[in-house]
Amino acid sequence: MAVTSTDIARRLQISQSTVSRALRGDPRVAPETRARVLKAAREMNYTPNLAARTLITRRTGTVGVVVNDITNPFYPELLEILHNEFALAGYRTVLFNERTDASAERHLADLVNGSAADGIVYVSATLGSPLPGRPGGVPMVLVNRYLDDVDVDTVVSDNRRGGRLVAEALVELGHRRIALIAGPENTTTSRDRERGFREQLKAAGVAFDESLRRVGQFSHHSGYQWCLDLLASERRPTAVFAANDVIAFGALDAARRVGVRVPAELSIVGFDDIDMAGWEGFDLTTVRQPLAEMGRAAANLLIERIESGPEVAPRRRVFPVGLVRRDTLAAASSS
Amino acid sequence: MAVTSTDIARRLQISQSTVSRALRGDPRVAPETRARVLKAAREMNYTPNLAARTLITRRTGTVGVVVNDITNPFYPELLEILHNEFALAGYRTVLFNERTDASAERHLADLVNGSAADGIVYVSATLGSPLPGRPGGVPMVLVNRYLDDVDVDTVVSDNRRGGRLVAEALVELGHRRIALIAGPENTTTSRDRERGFREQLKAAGVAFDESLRRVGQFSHHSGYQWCLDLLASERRPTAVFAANDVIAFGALDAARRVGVRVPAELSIVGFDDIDMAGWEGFDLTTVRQPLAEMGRAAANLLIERIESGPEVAPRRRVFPVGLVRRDTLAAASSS
DNA sequence: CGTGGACTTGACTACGTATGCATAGACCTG
DNA sequence: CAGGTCTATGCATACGTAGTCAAGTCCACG
Repeated sequence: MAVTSTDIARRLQISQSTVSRALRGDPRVAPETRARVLKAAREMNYTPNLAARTLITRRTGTVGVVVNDITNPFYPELLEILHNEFALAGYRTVLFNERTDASAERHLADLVNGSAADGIVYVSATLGSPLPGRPGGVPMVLVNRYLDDVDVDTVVSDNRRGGRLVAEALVELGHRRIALIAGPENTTTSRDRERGFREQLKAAGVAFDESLRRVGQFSHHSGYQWCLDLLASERRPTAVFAANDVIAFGALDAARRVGVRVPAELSIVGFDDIDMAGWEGFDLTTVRQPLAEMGRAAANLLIERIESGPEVAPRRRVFPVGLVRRDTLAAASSS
Repeated sequence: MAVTSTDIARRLQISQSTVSRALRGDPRVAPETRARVLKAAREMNYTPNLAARTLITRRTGTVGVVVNDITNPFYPELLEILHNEFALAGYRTVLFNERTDASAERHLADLVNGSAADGIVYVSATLGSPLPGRPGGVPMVLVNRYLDDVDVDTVVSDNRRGGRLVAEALVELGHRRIALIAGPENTTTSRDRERGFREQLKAAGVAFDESLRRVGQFSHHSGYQWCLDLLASERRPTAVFAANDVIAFGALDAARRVGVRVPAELSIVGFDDIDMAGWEGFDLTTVRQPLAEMGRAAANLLIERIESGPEVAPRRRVFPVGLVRRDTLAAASSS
């Protein structure tokens, strides 16, 4: 059915080796022969068999990208960048969605060991989640989150500093009762954002009211429910720091629902600065991380790791963040 | 480096054939031998080499999914369903993003011919876009959109009827000046939605004002800009039908921007009913298509096609749609 | 005690590509 | 013209798995 290099060889009355060399651009083949091979390959609509090539070269030209929940809009944005960057370098991208893939770790290990992928970008590593293989065993880079106990290439933004920026801005505007809607406790993103946030509050001499802390998923639903809850409480906060933008959207919607004006009565600050944060309907004040640069860095780190092997010591790159002031941030109401 | 079936055979002093048979569950191997093999495989952390397996079985266990623009939230929702369904059937999913992949068609053909994928789900086929290979050549199913001139398995919703439902609802509420913000002309989705919309307007005796028609991308930006434009025009519409939800969000944001109240002064109707349409901040009236069912159908169609080959005649499955009435739809203002 | 069948197992090969090694011819140099 | 170098090509093999065919063992039955 499919055309092989042997078919071309047979037609041109030459050996398969020569065909292979001609197609791969080996200089040890006569220019005229190369031309004939290329011509025949085009005419016969030849496509190299990737499985056979992989088997012998031990390279697949594919990388796996693991995300936590592809319907969370943060991931498609990052995925597109990664995907693009890898495509430029000649790698295909296989997607893994942890939420739907049963035992993703097992699958990932199989992929790399079974030579279906050359390396893995783990976007949503969770503290305590078993990683595929021992560190250093398979080329891997963590993006967005890191792991305390695993020494592996990592690309993150300065979440802690982001948290500080938020606290600083809120305190400066007179906020004292500030709620926090965190993400899952086992994510370094939420953990570090909260840590920085608390540090800066403390530095500013503002006590954090633990009764205003909520923990949930990185989802609209979580932000929505917890914000409704917070707004119904006795000591209603004047501001909410959401651990990411999607939570913030939920919080914003909750405020709308119960008629609390934003930012007049309630300030809301998110984290990530995904595209939607700039939409008129949200106009969310948030912490921006340089996603494109991070994606590029991750891709390059992984490619380098694939090509150089485990000799190079794992590196951790931390990218700067900045507060993007939009319309959900204002001075504390004097209630 | 990696453990092979031959390594296991060597250790157990048996042949590689027997190891292969034991691992694959061939009944012609003694129970005791099978147990020994499985035990050794586990201990040695054996993972079958997929490239080698693919080479001989001519099955890859992978399908490619092509989407137009992964950052458009419609696609992740569908992708998750497809991904999940294929995972259940034992297939991995490779993602293609047309916007970033240079010459996706070429890549796709290479994938299937080069045995890197068993089949393809083409989510965002565009009229006139060259498909990989001649139809019937590679297992393929189109989802969401179809092609006039290509006979291939297809899963779509009843877009035409959806358009009719929108026109019907708007006319019934007294709207006469209804704008249309369409998607790209070369998409059957936008085309059929518009067609149904026009048909029903005509049937209701309402003339469609061609000056209220706009065409753009399926993006927030397009909806935003065109809606600003429409609202600034002399004969401002009392309602807008957006070809999909993301356009509708843009339109909604534009109305907010210029202080036009929705739905009091302007009704907005979208299409797709993506998750976000139900968020408080949008609360969008829209046409729902049964995405989960469609995804499942597409996956099953493709799997069947992969396993049965081109003998089966291509089928087209059309799923029913329904109008979801939320808060952006109201009676026409008497301005 | 011989024969046939059921049951296990092993040797071997194919899949399509890449590449080390060998070879044949051309060309060059003294 | 002999010996060497260089160039272009072919031969053979490896990659790891699956499956074909043959063969060996064992037992039961006549």
